[in-house]
Amino acid sequence: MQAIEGPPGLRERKKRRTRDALIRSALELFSLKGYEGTTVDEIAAAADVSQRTFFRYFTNKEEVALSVQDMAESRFLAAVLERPAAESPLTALRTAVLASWDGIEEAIEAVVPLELHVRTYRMIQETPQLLAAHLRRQAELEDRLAAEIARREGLPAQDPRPRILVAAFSGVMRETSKLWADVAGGDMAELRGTTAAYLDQIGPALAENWRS
Amino acid sequence: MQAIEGPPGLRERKKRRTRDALIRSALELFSLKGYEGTTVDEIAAAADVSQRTFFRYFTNKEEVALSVQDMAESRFLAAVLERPAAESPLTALRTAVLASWDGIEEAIEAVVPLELHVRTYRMIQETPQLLAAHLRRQAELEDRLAAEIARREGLPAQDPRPRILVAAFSGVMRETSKLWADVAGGDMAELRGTTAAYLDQIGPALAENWRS
DNA sequence: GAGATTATGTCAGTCGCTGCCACTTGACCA
DNA sequence: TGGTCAAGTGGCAGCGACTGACATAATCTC
Repeated sequence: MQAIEGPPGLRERKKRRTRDALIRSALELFSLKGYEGTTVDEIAAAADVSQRTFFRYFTNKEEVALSVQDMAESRFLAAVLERPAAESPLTALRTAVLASWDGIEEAIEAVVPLELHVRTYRMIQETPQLLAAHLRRQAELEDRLAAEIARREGLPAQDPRPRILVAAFSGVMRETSKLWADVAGGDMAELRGTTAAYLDQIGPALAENWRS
Repeated sequence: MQAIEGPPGLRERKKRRTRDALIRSALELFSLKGYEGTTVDEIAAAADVSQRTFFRYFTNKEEVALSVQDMAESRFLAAVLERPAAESPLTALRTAVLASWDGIEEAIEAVVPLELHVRTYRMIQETPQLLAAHLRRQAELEDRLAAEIARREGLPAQDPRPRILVAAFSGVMRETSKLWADVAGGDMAELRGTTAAYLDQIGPALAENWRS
């Protein structure tokens, strides 16, 4: 049972610390010896827990590598859900990404150094297994986004337009994220700029008003 | 050394037979006991080879599950490369998919029963690991498509428009493929219809003429 | 502080996958 | 035609990811 949110007790705080320690150890080892070159045993040892415990916090090795990225995506989804229904779908998505980036650096730094996260992001793109897992999560996110947009616009589930829009939007996001990690070296201001510029390229092209 | 294509000798024919047998055995077992419920040992045994040999034909268990799907994608890519440069990007993609579907049922039947392929496709969507691998391959395909379109249109590599277009196009393809497997039960005529209809939804919306 | 919960460690075992080496089989040529 | 070379195959040993079962230790609750 869960009381409606008390101050977290010792147990919860300890769990959080262990989890963060596992993430930090994992990302550091990954960036040092590569993803495949790092064993779960090593990660667990570095965080001072048993291998079995690692698998109680993360269902598999991929998950720990994607955990920070995951947080960023949760923020984005949450931001989308908060957008007023009056905004057009594309505007809502655009505003939501930008909003979800406010204070994200601090949120990341609370777990791992920002630079480590950037290196991890690059590693994800280069490691087939991780890229695959990452794309699957993205696809799940796209599903939820499309469903939310269909809901907002009052469209039946079969209407393909939300999915097409979300696909185009996600395509932009994937590109700009890659540029952010590879070219910009993790600079958020530059990411905002590139994203806005790239989104402007679909804006006019996809801006059919579905309601008129 | 490879002579420029002689008639395949006994050795080649035997390899082909083994490979096809492995695919058939694998897909049948998958559809019977599920992907994770099937071991590579079982697949190898069913095809009458050793486990070691299985891994000489497929780098991993995923690959055999995606092998037929892979063939379809190769056909599509080849069809795109054959499109005349005069066609607009979206038209080229559209014509290429439809063209790549001519005779595809026969090509599939040469390896496995069509119905088994449809069931496999459904399984891919439902099995996280397979979906992930599938999406990664799709992403690779998208990269190549975008590069080809950029080349055709004489655009610099940074221009995001080819990628956005390809992302939207692929979004449509993913949707219609799912419908094909789930709703249409593998009927190609229906797939063509749905695809055309869905593509019409982005056609006008994305039909900026990049050259004018 | 006793007793119920929950987190952790240990251990044994399965499965995917790889390197290594010995053996067989089809290809090619004198 | 027979012999040599290259390529395909099997068996085995071993690593690493992951899981179930059980015992132990740490918090929580009253």
